[in-house]
Amino acid sequence: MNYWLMKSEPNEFSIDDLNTRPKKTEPWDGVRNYQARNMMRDQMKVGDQALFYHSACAVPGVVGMMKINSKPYADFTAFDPEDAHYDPKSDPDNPRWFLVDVKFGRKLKRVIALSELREYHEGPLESLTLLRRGNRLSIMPVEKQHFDFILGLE
DNA sequence: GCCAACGTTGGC
DNA sequence: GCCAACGTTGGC
Repeated sequence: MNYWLMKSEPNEFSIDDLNTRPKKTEPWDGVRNYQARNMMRDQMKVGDQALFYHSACAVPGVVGMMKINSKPYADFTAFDPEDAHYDPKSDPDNPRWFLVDVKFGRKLKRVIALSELREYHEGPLESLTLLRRGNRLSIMPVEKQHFDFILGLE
């Protein structure tokens, strides 16, 4: 079992959007960063747990929990010229970008804000990738003890 | 809207 | 392979 944190801008796709999908699942499409792609393609397993993080919004932070719900497969949005994430360099016969489906778990009772997580940067969350200076990854691994600690703040 | 930090691109 | 220019991310 692996643990992850996955960022999304809530005005693009939010925890409530995931919760209101008919089967509460959604392809996590549009990732165009090789490190993030590699994690989805090579490391994610069905059943892995992930924190849903809202970025680029009024109160950035962890807002919910979800599970990895599929094996990795080609990110189809890269093949669609009409799509905002179209990438002509991704060939359906040799896809450049991959994704996994995620499934809604639950919404946290409150937002665990980035500012709150920072309070523990010198302590229990010292090595959390999210808090590393200049970090821009949209998908990152979370150690189990950090995962549990963050949920413990709820 | 600003801007720091980082990733990607492409000329050489 | 270097590196300047450019684009993107994302907090504030």
